[in-house]
Order: sequence, then C-alpha cells, then structure tokens
Amino acid sequence: MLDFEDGKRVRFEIVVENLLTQCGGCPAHLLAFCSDAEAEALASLDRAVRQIDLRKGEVIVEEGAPNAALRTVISGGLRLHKTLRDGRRLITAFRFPGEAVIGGVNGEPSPVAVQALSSTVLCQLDYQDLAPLRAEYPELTERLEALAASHSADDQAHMLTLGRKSPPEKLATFLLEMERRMRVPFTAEGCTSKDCTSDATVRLPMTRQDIADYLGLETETTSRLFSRFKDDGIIALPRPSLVVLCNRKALTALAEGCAPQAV
Amino acid sequence: MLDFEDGKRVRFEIVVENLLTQCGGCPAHLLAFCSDAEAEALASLDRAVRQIDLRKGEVIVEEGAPNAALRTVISGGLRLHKTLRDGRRLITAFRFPGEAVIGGVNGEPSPVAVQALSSTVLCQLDYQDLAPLRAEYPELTERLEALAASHSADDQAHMLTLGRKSPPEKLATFLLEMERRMRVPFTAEGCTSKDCTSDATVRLPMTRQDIADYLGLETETTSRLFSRFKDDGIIALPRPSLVVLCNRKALTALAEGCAPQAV
DNA sequence: CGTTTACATTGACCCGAATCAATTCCCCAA
DNA sequence: TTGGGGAATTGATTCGGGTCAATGTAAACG
Repeated sequence: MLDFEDGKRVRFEIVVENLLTQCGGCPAHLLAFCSDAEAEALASLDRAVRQIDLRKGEVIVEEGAPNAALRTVISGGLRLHKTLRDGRRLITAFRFPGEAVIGGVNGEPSPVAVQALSSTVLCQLDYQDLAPLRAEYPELTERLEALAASHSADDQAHMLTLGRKSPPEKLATFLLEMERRMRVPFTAEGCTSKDCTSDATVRLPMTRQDIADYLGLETETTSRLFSRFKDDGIIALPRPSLVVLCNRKALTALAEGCAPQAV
Repeated sequence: MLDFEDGKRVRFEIVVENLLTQCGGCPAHLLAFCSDAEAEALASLDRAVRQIDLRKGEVIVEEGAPNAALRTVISGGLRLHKTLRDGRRLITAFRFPGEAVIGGVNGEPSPVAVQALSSTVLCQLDYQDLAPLRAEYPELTERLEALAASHSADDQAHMLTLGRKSPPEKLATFLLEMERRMRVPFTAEGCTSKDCTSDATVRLPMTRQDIADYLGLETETTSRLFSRFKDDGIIALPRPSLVVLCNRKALTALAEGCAPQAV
C-alpha cells in the first residue's frame, strides 16, 4: 500500500502488464479511477478511454454546459470555477495528476467551468461508454461513489475554510493541502538545510490570483500573506511558485483554528 | 410534473395506494428519494425503512462519526455543520422536508454533523439494507447519483456565495434559496397587500445565528442586513422568522452579482 | 540579446464588517 | 395574563482586508 492523500490508500499492485496501449502505460494509473480495476475491466476501460491534450488556459467544460464524461488528470492540472455576472470568480477546486473530474452522469449542466492550469493531458471516458461496463463490473460504481463522497468531503472542508477561517488561516490550510497533493520529491535549490529542518518543498502550479480566487481573497492580500509567512520563518520562498514549509506545527495550528484569532 | 426546486422536477403520479404502512402514507413521499420508485421497489423500501424522531437540537450524526444510512426529512429540518477547534461553526447546508442526507455508502466518517433545527421526523434507510435493493432496481442507483450531483451543485454554488459575495448579496441569495424551498402556501398575517405586491412569504425555521453560520457572517451583521432590507422596502418582516419578499428583482440582482458592489 | 508582457510585490488609504456592549422583543411556560 | 429567558436588534468603536496605485521581477518572444 502506498500512502497518497490523507486518508486515502492506493493499492500498489501490478494487475496488468504493459500490453494495454493506454491505461497500462498511464503515468497516473496507480492513482486514478481505474487503479483498482481488475485486469478484465481494465482492458475494457482501455478501449473506451481517449486521451485529450489541453493548452494552458484552455476550457474543456464551460459553466452550465453539458458534461457527460468522467475525466482523469494524467499530467498538468485543472481549475474548476464559477463566475458571477460582474466577473468575480471563485475556484471551487483544483485537480492534479491522478485526480478525477466527475461529470454529470446524465446530460446535466456542469455547475463549474473546467480549465487547464498549464499544458495538461486528460484521460476521458464518456458515461455513454462507461454505462455498459458498470453493469458488468459493479466495482466501477463503488469507485465512482467513493470518488463522489471524497469530493463532497473536500468541498465541505473548503466551505469551512471560505466561511469561517481568517486569511492567514486560509493560506495555511491551502499550503498544507498542496503539500499533501503536490509534494516535490527532490530538495529544491535555494533552500539550505539551516533554513528549514524536516521541510517539504511544494510546487504551486497556479498564480497568486488563482490562489486568491480559491480562498476568497484578493491577490494583494495573498501576496502579503506569503511575505508575512516568510518573514515569520514559517515558509521559505526560493521562487514564487516554490514554497518550503519550515514550520509545519505553526501552519497546522493556524489551519485547524486553534487560537481564537491567531493571525 | 410539479415544479419544485430550481431545475428539479418531481413526477406527480400516484404509483401505489395507501396499502404501504410507511412510504405510501409518507407526507414527503412525492418529493423524496423514493418518489420515482416503482410499486414493487417501493414495497421493498417500505419494509427496509424506519422512522426516527428527533428533539430540537438533537444530533443524529456527529462530525467524523460513521454514517452508513440514507436519511430523508419528513417534517422539521436539519442543519449540516462543521466546527473549528475554537468553536467557530459553519453550516454547510440545511435540509427540509423531502430532502435527503446521503450518508457514506461505506462506513466512512461523516464530514459534517447532522442536527435537528426543531422537532424533526426522519425516514432512515441503512445502506446495508439498501444494497440488495440496488442490485435489483438499478433506478435506485441512478436516483442516488442524481441526488449526489444535485448536492454537489448546491455545495459549489454555496462556495461561490461564501467566497465571493458581499454580505448583502449573501443574504439576498439565502432568501431566494429559502423561497424556493420553504414557500408558505398562505398569505401571512401582518402583511397587507399594499406592503408587498406579487409577494411570497417565507418561513425561516432557523435562528439568526444559524443564518450567520451558513453565510459566513456574524449574527449582528445578519440582523443589521435584515433591518436594512426592510428599510429599503425589499422585504417585510411580520415576525423575525417570517420574511416577505417584496422586491424580488432587487434580490435577484444582488444574488447574481450584477452590480460590481451594489451593497 | 533586448524587448515585451504578465505576474508578483509593496505602499497608502479607507471603508465595512467584526467586536464589545446595551436594550428590546418574542415566545413559552407557569 | 404575566413573568422569565433566549433571541434579536441597535449602537459605538476598532481594525483588517479591500482598493487604488506604483514598482519590481521573471518568463516568453522575436
């Protein structure tokens, strides 16, 4: 078993050889929707699936548009967002490699737009093609339900962040969340060991504006908070898109809302 | 077909007579999870279901506790909420008669606590008992997925409200949402026709504190906004728990975020 | 190699919501 | 009908984040 996201465990098991053209060689294979599928089911999935390449900023689903496919990020990243009439935007979620976007099983309009953060590769599976497989392999339905439940829990946690946490608490929550999902496996340059002990370097593949739109803040506030955390020694910033978490205890205390207003 | 919530339509059709002890006589029957079920499926549901009575303030599911049942509100109301270490609370959703709380299909911990707003009657169905029915009646799975998708869309809309709307816009959004879900079928006393034309009276079965915790505001702010809306003639307040929407156009403009900062 | 452009950071100022505090209003029960 | 107590409202004050503005930085392009 391989630890992945908090509370999730991914079966680390080679169920098929690389005979499969797509799924077997998929870099997100061990994390994705299909990772627990049996060899036979996987072979069927392999035939139904198709790969999609997105350029940076490209929109694959518009807000309110029908959206009858299940998509998995293979590389790159996605933002899911809603927009108000006057242009104000809220990013409801990000999706990184191995994570899925559950489209409407029927042709229901998508409540969010789905857009590429950077050059992104997706694995797309139309529900139309998935339906017969689900009849044959009930574990696919279980898998879908587990995904939906996981996303629902994430959404509710994010509501708590948006509605009841102070801006510093929001940023701390975000950084810890990104650490879980985007840990960089190498030690970043620009971060000497004296700067940070037992540190983790996190890559942020989105802009400060994206982070602000995710946390319900303004860009300037977000930037100021990064600076403040850096001054306080809680993080290091070798580059704007690279964060080293130097004081995880302080971040966790902030994120959990321990101190009544520990700004 | 009977219009219910925005975008939802409920089949208005008598599929079974009142032979059924529970479901057939259920006051929420035409709106609830089981409303579209065939007679045969409904009879099976009827045997699996059990009724739960809650006192005001009673907690049926704790935050983080296992929660392997599907519940439907028959009468009364529920709040779903999360709490921070220091006691700050966010209500992620309310549930009113006919609406469901989808528990974890497996024994996953519930991301939210579920609590009765007032004396409340629930219809409870353990997933353990639902599973064999789902194998026999695939439409139950479709129904569950539609419910999950609907809740997901609601949650994402609420994230937009929490993260990007001003306090007056939040309250306007809330009032219109309550109008859709809690319309009172009679004209309330204390509201003469000259006060409000083409009006709708909405009952608010929760406190100002609940509304504040739902919208990410403080009680005092919420109360001030009610007063301001009343002064502006947008609403009437015969009683604190009874709101008359006098100017739906103004409320809608606020809720949709048309004016850049139309406070 | 230099120019362009988008992104990030920092500063100054102001407004509105949080906070603290005091009544007032309902609703319920005796 | 009449208290009693929780809920709601209103007031005064403070301060943090939004807003407007300017500057700095770095990736992208010809």
